[in-house]
Amino acid sequence: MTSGRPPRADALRNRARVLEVAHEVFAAEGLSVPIDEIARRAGVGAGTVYRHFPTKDALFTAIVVARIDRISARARSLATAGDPGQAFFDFFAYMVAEGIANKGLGEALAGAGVDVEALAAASDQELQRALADLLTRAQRAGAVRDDVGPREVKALMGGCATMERQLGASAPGRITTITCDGLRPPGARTPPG
Amino acid sequence: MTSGRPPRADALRNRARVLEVAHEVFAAEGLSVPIDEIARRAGVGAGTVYRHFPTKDALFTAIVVARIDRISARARSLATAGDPGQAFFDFFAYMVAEGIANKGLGEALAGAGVDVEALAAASDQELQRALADLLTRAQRAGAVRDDVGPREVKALMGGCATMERQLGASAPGRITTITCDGLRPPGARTPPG
Amino acid sequence: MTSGRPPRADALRNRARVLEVAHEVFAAEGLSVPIDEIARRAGVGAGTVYRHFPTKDALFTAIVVARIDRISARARSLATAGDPGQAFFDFFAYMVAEGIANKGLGEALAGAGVDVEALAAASDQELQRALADLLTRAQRAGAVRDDVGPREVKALMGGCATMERQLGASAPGRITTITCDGLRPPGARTPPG
Amino acid sequence: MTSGRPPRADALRNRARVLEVAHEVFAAEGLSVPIDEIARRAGVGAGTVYRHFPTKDALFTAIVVARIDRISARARSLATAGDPGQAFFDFFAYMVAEGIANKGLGEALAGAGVDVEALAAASDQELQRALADLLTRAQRAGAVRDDVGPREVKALMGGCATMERQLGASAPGRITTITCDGLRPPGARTPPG
DNA sequence: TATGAATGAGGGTTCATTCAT
DNA sequence: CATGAATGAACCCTCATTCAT
Repeated sequence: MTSGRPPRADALRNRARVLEVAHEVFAAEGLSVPIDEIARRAGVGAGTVYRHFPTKDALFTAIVVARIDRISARARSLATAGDPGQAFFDFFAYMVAEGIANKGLGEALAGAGVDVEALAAASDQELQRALADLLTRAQRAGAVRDDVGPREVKALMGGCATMERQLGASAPGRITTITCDGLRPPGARTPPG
Repeated sequence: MTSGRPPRADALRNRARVLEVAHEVFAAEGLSVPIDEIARRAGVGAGTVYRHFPTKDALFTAIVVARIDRISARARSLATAGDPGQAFFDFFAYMVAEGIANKGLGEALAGAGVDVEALAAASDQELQRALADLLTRAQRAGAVRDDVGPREVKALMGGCATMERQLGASAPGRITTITCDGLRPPGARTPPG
Repeated sequence: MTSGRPPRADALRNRARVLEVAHEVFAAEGLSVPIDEIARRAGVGAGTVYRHFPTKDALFTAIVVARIDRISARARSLATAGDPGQAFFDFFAYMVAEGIANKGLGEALAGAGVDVEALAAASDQELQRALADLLTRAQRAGAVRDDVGPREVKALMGGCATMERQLGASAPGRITTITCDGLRPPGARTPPG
Repeated sequence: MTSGRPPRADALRNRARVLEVAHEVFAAEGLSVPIDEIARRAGVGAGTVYRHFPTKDALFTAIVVARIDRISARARSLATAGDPGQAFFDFFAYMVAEGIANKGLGEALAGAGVDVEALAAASDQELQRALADLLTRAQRAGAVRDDVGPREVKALMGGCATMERQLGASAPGRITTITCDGLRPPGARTPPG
């Protein structure tokens, strides 16, 4: 109920454009990119960025929230899939892939530059809940070791993304494979390929 | 002919003091600490820091180089120890512990702020060689899976440090345990408990 | 030929609403309030404010002009009252009260932010004339010292307002009493108590 | 004990130059002058200003403190002079003259732009004490009316300065004369000149 | 005509690096 | 050589004013 009429078309366009550019730039260069640079690449003035997002943190938060919400939705849809183990590890790989493509998200998850947990608390908690569901189901099915909780799994996903990005294209997915193997209970390791 | 005479005693002392303080500060606060602050804590002028290290990156590189060299030495000494598997995993844990205690090193390994591989290429390669020896021996002994190389192991050690630091004191070592389990070949997992 | 037809009713309403809100806001918060804020409180767009008043100064000037015109009218009506001395000092107190209630007007009178005399010259001169009449009559009646002119009296009224506002509720009216005493000719001071 | 050695000559020179320029500029143009402008006029970089004064407020405070301290000293020296009434009114005129020459000081005293009482609390209180001494002595001698305190007198001095500056060179001192007359007890007015 | 989004020139402040003392 | 003051390029953010819708 904050607005009495629909937002203007150009405002929506600019907002979307800023979000899109900011997402690309943050993903490619990390969080230290100046707002002025984002504005320049979006073809708008710096003030326009600030009209839509009152602070740099807010802009970044908006991007991360959208990202996390999409990820949570994916987690929710997987939670009802057939095989709990498969669902859990599919989600793990999906989230790592997201993180690889996004340097800024990685920095945020690693706690460098912004405190996402503080800024995007609601989305972060929802993600944690969805993840906890996936995890618990997989653990009950005997597909995941019992001595981990959602916090550790989240950290591992963020860490895998960072490591994979760091290693570049050589041996893609190797880090994630190893980590997932480590998450399986003893005796349930994937047979060597 | 970079120097006509041996360096003065006070210059050596200052250089050592700056290195020591910078190490502590970078470890505790990360790479964003201003040079002025390091100089102040070292009890020298900012110019003195720049006399010994032409840029901030160079200072940080020097610290990392010293760190890496020490780590390499440790790797070398373990390489001749009795059990290759034990040696490898001991070294893994040792390096993670180093990384946990050092925020700046973690930032660097995560790629935020400096590109260590570019700045400390020689030491980095030497570490890689020492690590390769440990790794190969452990793999030959059947203690580590065959589909990883030293680059992946190095990334995993850095990642474990970052993740453990991020999680704080809850479940200490859990991430490292999982990762090490993932590094073992199928069938060689640690028994539960 | 500034307008080919009479202004529309809604335009008049908006103009009046903007003036009213701007007056309140300037009075309460001073001149540094952004135009956007005034527009928001008036329930119009910023562009509407600029349609009616080409600059921020113009808006403020319009307010001050309206204020001054009202004050001039009061001066005119007092000029025909019975006792010239009473009329003069009544008006003095009235104008100080106006100024106390209006932070923006005080800032303008103190020369901080806008040059009212330049922007509202006509109204200012009319006020000066009305004030001169009151003053001259009071001086002829022996109620006010002879060595002051309307400019000094106007400055004193603005100054009293600023000082009273600055002192807040402690000793209300003391400054004005002192100043009015100073304006009386020697021997005509108010008796103590 | 904050410094182990004497400050460098150039630093002292620059600091003094910045203070001098800032004083002139604040006095002439008021508090809204950008720091960059002050730096430019002083022939230094903006960073140099910030080395000596951590914020713009701090710079302005330093200037006001120096000013107020000088004024307090003057008040103290007058406090032991022969005639209490003469001493009080001499000081009044002196402080008004100071304020006339200084637009920034006037703005500060009028509360526009900075809260001097908060930033320069110690100096402000010392001035208030010195002023209270002068005032009490003059009141005991029957030279000043009894229903005013130091706060009112300080406000009157600031107000006189602002008003005199506003009126410019016409009728110089008239405002101050009137105000001082108002401060005398009934029956003690200066005879008409 | 009304709207409110877009603009862009500054403003205060920080900090890596240089250079006078 | 050591010192630490000076520099100046950025950075984040605000707001008077313009202009597309």
